[in-house]
Amino acid sequence: MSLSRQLGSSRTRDDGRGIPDATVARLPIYHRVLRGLADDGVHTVSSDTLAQRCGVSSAKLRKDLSHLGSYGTRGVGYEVAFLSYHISRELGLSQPWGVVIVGVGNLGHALVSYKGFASRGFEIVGLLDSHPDVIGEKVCTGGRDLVVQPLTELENLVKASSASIAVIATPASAAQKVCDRLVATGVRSILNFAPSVLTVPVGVEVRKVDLAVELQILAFHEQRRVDDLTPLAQVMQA
Amino acid sequence: MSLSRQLGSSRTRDDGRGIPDATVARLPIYHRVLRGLADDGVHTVSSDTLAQRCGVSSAKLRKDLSHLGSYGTRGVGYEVAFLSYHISRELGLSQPWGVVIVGVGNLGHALVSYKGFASRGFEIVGLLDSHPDVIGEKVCTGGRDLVVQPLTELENLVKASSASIAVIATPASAAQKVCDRLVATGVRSILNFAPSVLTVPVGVEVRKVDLAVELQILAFHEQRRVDDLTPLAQVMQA
DNA sequence: TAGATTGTTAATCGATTAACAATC
DNA sequence: TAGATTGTTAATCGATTAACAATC
Repeated sequence: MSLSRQLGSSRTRDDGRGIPDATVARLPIYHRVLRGLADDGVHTVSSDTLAQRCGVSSAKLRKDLSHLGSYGTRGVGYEVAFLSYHISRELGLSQPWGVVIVGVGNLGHALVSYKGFASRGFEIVGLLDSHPDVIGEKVCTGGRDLVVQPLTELENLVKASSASIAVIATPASAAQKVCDRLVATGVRSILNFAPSVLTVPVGVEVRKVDLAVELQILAFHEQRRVDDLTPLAQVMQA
Repeated sequence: MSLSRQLGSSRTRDDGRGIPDATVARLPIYHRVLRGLADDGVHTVSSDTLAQRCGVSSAKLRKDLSHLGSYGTRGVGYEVAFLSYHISRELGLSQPWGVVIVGVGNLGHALVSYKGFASRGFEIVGLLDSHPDVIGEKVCTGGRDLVVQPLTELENLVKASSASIAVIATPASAAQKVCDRLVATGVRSILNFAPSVLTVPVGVEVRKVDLAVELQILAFHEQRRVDDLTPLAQVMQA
């Protein structure tokens, strides 16, 4: 570590090895808030102010940013546009990524209509479903219109569009099979909305969004609160 | 710790203080998989098998479960129904929780149609929106039908239904204001789908689901992979 | 008893935090 | 120079992991 820092500092980036996962997970937040500041005409921001807007401590923010390089000015703060650019570069947002959505039910429709795709360099390049009622439907996305293709076209579509990210929004029963086909076709980044545990080979990155899990975590804390507010039962027991 | 374990072991639960956050976040997965096993008629399962189905290591699983108590049998494994019950009890799923959804756009509709609510003891007790086109719309949920109420009814509806969990599915611009009103009305568990950083008083639990963040994390790893596959540039540089 | 599997221990790893030296 | 704020250090905390004693 101290070694790799001594030689070849041609790159300001980290210490050659990775940026911590926890940091990567927060970079998109920093980026979004910085964009908001830029829109408001703010040119410079301190770690204190930025951290507050992002809902983290300033120590954490500075530590996170230190992994990317040294993009601030002591005594002054960070130049909004400059920092924003470097974060987006680090996240890989300076190049466009093609996204395929598999499963165009209620959730799939909601995803298609989501404005946040295009503004961050993501482009929906394909929609797939197996249900006859949905196949052929013309759906209006950020850019151009797309027609929902039959699921049998998965391989062709992924290859033709050279999509690199896939979103699985199918029922749980179909998720693993869809996942296998995506992986076989070369997709290595998958966002899974189906409530299933996907099995993938090493090297494939799966992220999962699970409404039921989130609600259950909230329920746990809610119950904890109720328990804490009713020490009566415990007192009476003793 | 060793002290609290010595006295009063009337409760098998943990050491009196909390279950680790990381563990709580995995309990819903264990629970879902256990339910699946029960449906398949499986009565007993080992930590090895269960862990594999949940996509975690068996060491992690056993450690997690050890925080709830000692519900397995050495040399045998876990009784599916028994363990499932204890997890659901721990998560607070043995009692029903009322959920209010604020914002009934594409995403809101997708949430309403989500089957996973009722099956886990969550009941949608109210829908709110500020858009005239949506207000008054009759929406079919798991149980009975609901009519979308105007946003002005937020306080009345939350109180009348005694909802304890709120889902914010509004645009970012409205999220903080909605959140403030929810908190003022007594809601302390919020699931936020809006891409904003919500500010809440201590004691209020906010969980955030952010599509853009998930995609950007995937993009980061995707780019990393591309970089790693092109060491050409680095070789040529040297 | 022999084989299997849990629950727990102790070591390791990664993330957070507070404090401060460096420096604008 | 004086005030402000970064980038880094070192301590702390929490989570993961492997190994194994306890025990069915």
